[in-house]
Amino acid sequence: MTDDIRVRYAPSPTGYLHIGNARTALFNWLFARHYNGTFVIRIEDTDASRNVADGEKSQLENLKWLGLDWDESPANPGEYGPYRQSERNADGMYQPFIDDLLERGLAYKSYKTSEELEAERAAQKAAKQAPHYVYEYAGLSKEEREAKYAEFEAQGLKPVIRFRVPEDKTYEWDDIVKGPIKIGAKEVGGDWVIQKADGMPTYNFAVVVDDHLMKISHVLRGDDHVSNTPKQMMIYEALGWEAPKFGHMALIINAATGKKLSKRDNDVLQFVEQYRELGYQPEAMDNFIGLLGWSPKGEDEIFSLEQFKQMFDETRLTKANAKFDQKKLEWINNQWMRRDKDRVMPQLIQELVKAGFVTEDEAKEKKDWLAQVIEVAGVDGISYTRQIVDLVREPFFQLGDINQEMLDYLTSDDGRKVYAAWNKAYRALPDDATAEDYMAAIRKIQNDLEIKGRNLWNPIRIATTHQIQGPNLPEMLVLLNKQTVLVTMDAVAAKYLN
RNA sequence: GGCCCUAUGGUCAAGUGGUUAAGACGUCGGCUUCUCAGGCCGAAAUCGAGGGUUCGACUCCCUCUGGGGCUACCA
Repeated sequence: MTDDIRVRYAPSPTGYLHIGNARTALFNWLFARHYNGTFVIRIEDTDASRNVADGEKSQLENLKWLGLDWDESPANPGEYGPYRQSERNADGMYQPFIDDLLERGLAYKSYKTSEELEAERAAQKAAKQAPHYVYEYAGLSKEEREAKYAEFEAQGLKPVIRFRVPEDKTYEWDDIVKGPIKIGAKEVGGDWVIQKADGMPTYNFAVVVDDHLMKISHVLRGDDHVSNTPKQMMIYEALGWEAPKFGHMALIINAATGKKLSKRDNDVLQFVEQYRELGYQPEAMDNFIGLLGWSPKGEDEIFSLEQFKQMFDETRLTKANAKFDQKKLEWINNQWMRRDKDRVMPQLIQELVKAGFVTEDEAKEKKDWLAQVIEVAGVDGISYTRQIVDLVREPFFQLGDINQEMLDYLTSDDGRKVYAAWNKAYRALPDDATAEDYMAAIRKIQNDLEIKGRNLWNPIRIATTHQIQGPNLPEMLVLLNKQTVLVTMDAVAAKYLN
């Protein structure tokens, strides 16, 4: 393939960037970049009632966050602007084609009300027929039809423009991912609307005009568009244009519902923004999304955007739907966090500021100590940065309660002996004792008292941290302030060991 | 209901007539001088079912079944 490849990502600004949208954007981007093509962003905002104020801005911001860039968009138009359909319509870019189809009798004005339409469909359903639009001017001459138009207009009715579907035809294409697909024109449900009563073109019409005018060469989109493809091909044919190559990617399925991931599903985090807030890394999102419905040749699983770009091969897109596996996303993010600790550490510290454990100033002053706390607490086990908060809370910023199980360890005969020995040993150690020093002290108690295992460790752990489990104790002790720990120990003794 | 797509383990998947049916997530078990985490090692699939074709089918064909999508003056 050569450099006249032009692909596009064409979102509706009806909400934030969804995992499914992000995947469509990612694969189009990969397609463009792999083949040195052009990546275009076009905003499909023909349904004013569904547009969300910050939708467009948020989508683009999140795309950027994912590391995707583009060559043409509303903000940096190429030579085929404008890049918003509402603006293209205002500029009258669709009307000439609609007039042309009207003129040639390939489209017509329809004045049926939505009530009539609904009744018609209901009747067809009741009769076990597929809902199907019935042409209302059958057998009428052009003049007779025009007379009808005038009649409806006189009643104050506003028309939609419907495309006259050539029902005897069959549309077929060689799908980039699915192979040959063939659909009869009579399956599209009859003459469909290309221009709404408010003058806006419908999606299936606008997309054809825009893709053609913008010289789009390949259209990679979701499976759910397969049934739109014959409609769009009819328009290409009627206007005498060559259609782009289509590729329909399998959908992402919500594992809980078994249905295609939808914005309304509340049981799964599915907006890129949400992951971003929890501290997922953009590389991890790309990595996960890039492996959802596509697979590389080898056995590796961790890839950067750059690697995906090099390896990209549209013939390796999978045909079957894929369930969204949050656990795998978490694992991938963990891998990316570990891969670039230096970059993630400031993010982790920020989480502690947000949690109110330290102020911004303290975060700066105690940067190294915080980094050690985070490391010792077990940063290697978390899935996203937000999780560090719960990991370090106790005992570094807050002590928990001592429960009955802990009390049992502490107040047993062994527990009392261990506490007494530890109390003495700990006080004797210098303030800058190392983990090895603490370990040696504990080992000495083990030998002296001949107590080992939980009965040895738990009383010490509980007396110093109020925890019965947690990270490596000697390493924690190094990071805890000795005076504070002494206060903790004295309080425990006073309350439980008298 | 109609049309279209699809089918390898709980999940993502490699595999294009002859393989010990990759790998990853998750799960389970073992080891890692206290626990948790992490790390290391290991375990688990008669390739949806039934018919063909073939010396031989996960791989090709048919039927069935399951799953998904679409069926708007939404995109």
